Amino acid sequence: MKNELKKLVDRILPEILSELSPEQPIDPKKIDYDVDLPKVKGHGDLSINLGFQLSRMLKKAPFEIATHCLRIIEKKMKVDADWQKWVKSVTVAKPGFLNFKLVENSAAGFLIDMAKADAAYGKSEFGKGKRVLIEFVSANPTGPLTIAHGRQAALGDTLARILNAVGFKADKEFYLNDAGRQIRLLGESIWARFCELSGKPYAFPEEGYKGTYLIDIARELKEQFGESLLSKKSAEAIDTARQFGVTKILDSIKKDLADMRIVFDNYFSEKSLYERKVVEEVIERLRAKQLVFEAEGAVWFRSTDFGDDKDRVLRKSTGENTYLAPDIAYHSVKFGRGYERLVNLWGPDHHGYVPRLKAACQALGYSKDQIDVLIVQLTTLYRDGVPVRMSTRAGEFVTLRELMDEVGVDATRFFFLMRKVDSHLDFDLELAKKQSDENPVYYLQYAHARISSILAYANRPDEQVDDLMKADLSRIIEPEEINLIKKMSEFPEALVQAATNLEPYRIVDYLRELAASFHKFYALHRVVSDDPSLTQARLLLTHCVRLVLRNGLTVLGVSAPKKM
RNA sequence: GGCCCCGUAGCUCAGUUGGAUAGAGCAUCAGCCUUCUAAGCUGAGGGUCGCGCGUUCGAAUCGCGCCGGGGUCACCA
Repeated sequence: MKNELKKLVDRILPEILSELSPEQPIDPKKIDYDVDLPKVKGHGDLSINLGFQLSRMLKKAPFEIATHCLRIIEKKMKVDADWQKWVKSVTVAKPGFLNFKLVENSAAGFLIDMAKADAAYGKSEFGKGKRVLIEFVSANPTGPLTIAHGRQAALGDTLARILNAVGFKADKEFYLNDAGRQIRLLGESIWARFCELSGKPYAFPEEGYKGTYLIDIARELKEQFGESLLSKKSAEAIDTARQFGVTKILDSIKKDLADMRIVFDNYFSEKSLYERKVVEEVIERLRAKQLVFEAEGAVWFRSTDFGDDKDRVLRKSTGENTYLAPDIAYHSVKFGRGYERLVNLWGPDHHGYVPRLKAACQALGYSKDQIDVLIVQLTTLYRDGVPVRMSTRAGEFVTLRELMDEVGVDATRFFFLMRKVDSHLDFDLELAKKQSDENPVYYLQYAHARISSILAYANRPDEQVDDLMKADLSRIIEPEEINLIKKMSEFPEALVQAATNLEPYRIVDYLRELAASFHKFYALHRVVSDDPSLTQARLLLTHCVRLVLRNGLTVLGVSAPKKM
């Protein structure tokens, strides 16, 4: 709808410009004006801010310019069929807006396009097939996923769905920290539990993992390998315990994710970076560029060359790598695999790490614009208005699994997506569970179920819409109906906005508005009536609303129930 | 102390990238079901957009300076 008006205005823009500034020609391409929905009711259907945009250039008051534009437009409207088809009247308002009232059912034609496109409605080629890699969760496989991982998981997965919907080729990747100290500790912890179960004395590692889930894993380990492990050398036994543990824990992580409707395209092993000597290679590449130096017995990366506030250690004086070294290698591999753009979702504790990584990517010859790091802020769970303490101590609410079990997958995903990524999220457990009007998830799902109920009442098989296409669109004239069509026509743009800003919550907001428009329509008008042609037109309308709701919910990974 | 995020209605948050009279939901109060789902709709009250200065025709939005809350500043991962 906005696009249609923009096209019409663009067509007469040169004329406007030459008339306003006859001696100094202005390039129409340089004029950047917006078509918007007026904020104030009674100002028509759409408005443009052309007057303001031109006022600076022409050094004239916005109102004066807008009035001038109006005269030209009115002249055009008398002779141009396209203008007549869309625009009913134009007015100039106070500071300098041009407000357009559209022909009542000019928009109804969109319904046909939507119904035809069906599940594809909303999709676009905006991303031009550009390959994007979204890396998220990336938890150490040392324990169950937490609430924090859950928010990242919901966001990362939904971002991938959004990007793919608008024509990017986005893949989801889980970086598996299966090397290093934490994993070693995991092996030792399991081994300690194993010894405990077997009555063999073994000191529990100081910073080991004390979670009770490791006792279960140790028990399984014992069932599978038996006491024979005890006779092996302890390094070998710990190695077995470690491998066994990682596999078990990773399986349960994958299970949690699958239950949350998330399947990763790839799990990338940190260990493989060492096995394939990529870490060495990358350090050498940086060294060749004079960006690596030795000091105090350690190997450093000169990240200050790229705006970091200090240089960073790649290899400690002990000979061990820091986390940064394999991370640079990993990102080099990501680019090497053909991704033009990388999106990482990290926790707030990593934000200081961003300049380091961007510096590294620039050092390797990539632009810092090719990598986006989204810092996913913390989530606080509330029960009865009181924050739920989250610590690893027994009995306290920590895992994603527990959350999903308590409130369900739909509410879990929805609540995680509801807020902007970089703001703290208050997750009200009672609210998420409530099957009532207070719960925002149900507001959307209810609209979908309501429409399904109407279509069922009208005896309509879901797939069959051919006869609806023949509906008499001139019957659609009510403001609530026009409003619905207007909203629906914005869906493709909402997806593009969400994709370019990497902000899934925009889709949540969009769908809430659409559902609200529908509920308002429903309260005032009947769909199925004894007027066959009106009924048919409104069935087409509601069919389309359901389709957009469903497409939107699909992008969020939330189910669209036909009955509630 | 440096850097990052936040500060908008009693609470939780939007504010379409600088536009018109700052909006939703919850909570409070008052209404609406003999007809397609009341998990819904309509209305009322509720605001110094943390404070100040600046840029602009125009600022919740941009800049600078304060105030307040949270996070982070390792040869940890």
